[in-house]
Amino acid sequence: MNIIISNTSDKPIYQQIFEQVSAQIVKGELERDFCLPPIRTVAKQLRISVITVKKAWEELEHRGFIYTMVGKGCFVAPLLPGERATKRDELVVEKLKKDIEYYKGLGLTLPELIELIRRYYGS
Amino acid sequence: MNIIISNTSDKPIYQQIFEQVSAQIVKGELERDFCLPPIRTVAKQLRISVITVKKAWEELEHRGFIYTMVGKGCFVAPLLPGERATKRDELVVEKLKKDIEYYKGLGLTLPELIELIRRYYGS
Amino acid sequence: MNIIISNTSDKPIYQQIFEQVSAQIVKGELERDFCLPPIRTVAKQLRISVITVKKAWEELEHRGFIYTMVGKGCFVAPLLPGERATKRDELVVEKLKKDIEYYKGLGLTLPELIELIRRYYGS
Amino acid sequence: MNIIISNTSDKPIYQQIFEQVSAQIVKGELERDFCLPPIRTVAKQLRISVITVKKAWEELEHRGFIYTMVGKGCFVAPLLPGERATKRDELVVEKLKKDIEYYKGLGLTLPELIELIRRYYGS
DNA sequence: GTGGTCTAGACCACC
DNA sequence: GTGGTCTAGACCACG
Repeated sequence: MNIIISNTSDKPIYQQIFEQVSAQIVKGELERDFCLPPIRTVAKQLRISVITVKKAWEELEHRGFIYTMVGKGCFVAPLLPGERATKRDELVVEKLKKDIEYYKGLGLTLPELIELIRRYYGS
Repeated sequence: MNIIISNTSDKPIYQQIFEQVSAQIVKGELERDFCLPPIRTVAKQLRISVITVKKAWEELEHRGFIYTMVGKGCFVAPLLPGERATKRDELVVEKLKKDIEYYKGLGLTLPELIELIRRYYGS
Repeated sequence: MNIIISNTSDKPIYQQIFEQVSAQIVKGELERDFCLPPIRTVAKQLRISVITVKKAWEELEHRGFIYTMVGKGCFVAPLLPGERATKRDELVVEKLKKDIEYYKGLGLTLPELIELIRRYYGS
Repeated sequence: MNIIISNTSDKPIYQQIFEQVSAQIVKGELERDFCLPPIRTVAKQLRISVITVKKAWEELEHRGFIYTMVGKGCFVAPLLPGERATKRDELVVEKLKKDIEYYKGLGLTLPELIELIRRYYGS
């Protein structure tokens, strides 16, 4: 499990963690029932507060990416490949709708938008 | 000039105002040297504080969308059509880079992303 | 008598007028007892409020550049060439002290400052 | 970090703060990543409103002198020595152009101006 | 009338 | 604890 924190980003740290861990789950990089490291360990490694890690874990559980067994730890939820794709699309579409609204609001046409995305998507 | 405030949005009010007014300027809906309504008037109409409007106006001036004449009011900056497009692209690209980063992080390929955008762009 | 107003300047209009008229007086471009045009005339020509012109005239009188004869108009004060130079230096030194304080505060050495002035003084 | 407020100055308080703190940064007196005191603390010490301090901090961040980590504090931006000089010159030239315009308007020649500066620059 | 500045005090998100 | 946002209300400079 890999997490990289950016202190200069405008995103809250707990959200950065949520996004990276959930991404690894929907991509299948973390197998079902994989035991996440204890929050205190994660906090130490990332040099952040335990509370911040807790908040990210809570969000992950709330969205169904992990489940908690009290006293034992947190584990990756068992998702079928199809469910994984569904969850990913949930995340994507939720954000995509807002984004498109913004770009349309600025008068950007569909071809213009796609052109810009091709340019900045990179590799 | 149209401004609609959403109190349920997670975006701060002043930013909602900034986005909507700047959008109308780059789209050419507000002509150069058009005199914006006094901040007190806008505040009353939107039922928000004068200071919140002022913060939006400040950001607009700061980004070069409007200019202020103390005692007279605030006016739409004179932008050449080319400058308008440039400013629009500034706003778009600034956000687009972050968005793409997010979608790539979720393992979305370029074709998948474009496909989803086509679907949700709508009319 | 020449006055040019800049609406984009951050200086108040009345101060722009004061600076330009006082400059013409200390440079001897306006002779002693020259009758300034009525404030209403100036206001019309510059397309500004009478009140603004009045404020500039008051400041000029306060600083001894002009004198008022009620019902007749405002006139350039009689200044000997030496007095003109003195008044000019008053204006210059008053501002210069503050400016130098600022530049010194930024750690600018005297040679650096002179070098920059040579560069930007232009013609 | 030292800040001295003058209530008799015609400059707004937030600008006085901005000038003094930015000066200390470009002079290298505040090291990169130095944590500025909390705005509430500064406000108490200077006996001014939190908001006034915040406005100064915002301007500092906006001009790239500091960066903010929400919940942690505000920190001096990491500037290379060359960047520090560049930023200083930005501040200097911005003001210098206006000043020179003023002195030229009063008929002051370049040698006269330099002579006066030498006299008043002091130590 | 306009915008510019400042105040005191509040609630929130984040850590 | 930190900064981020918003409020109501005041006084000033400018026109």
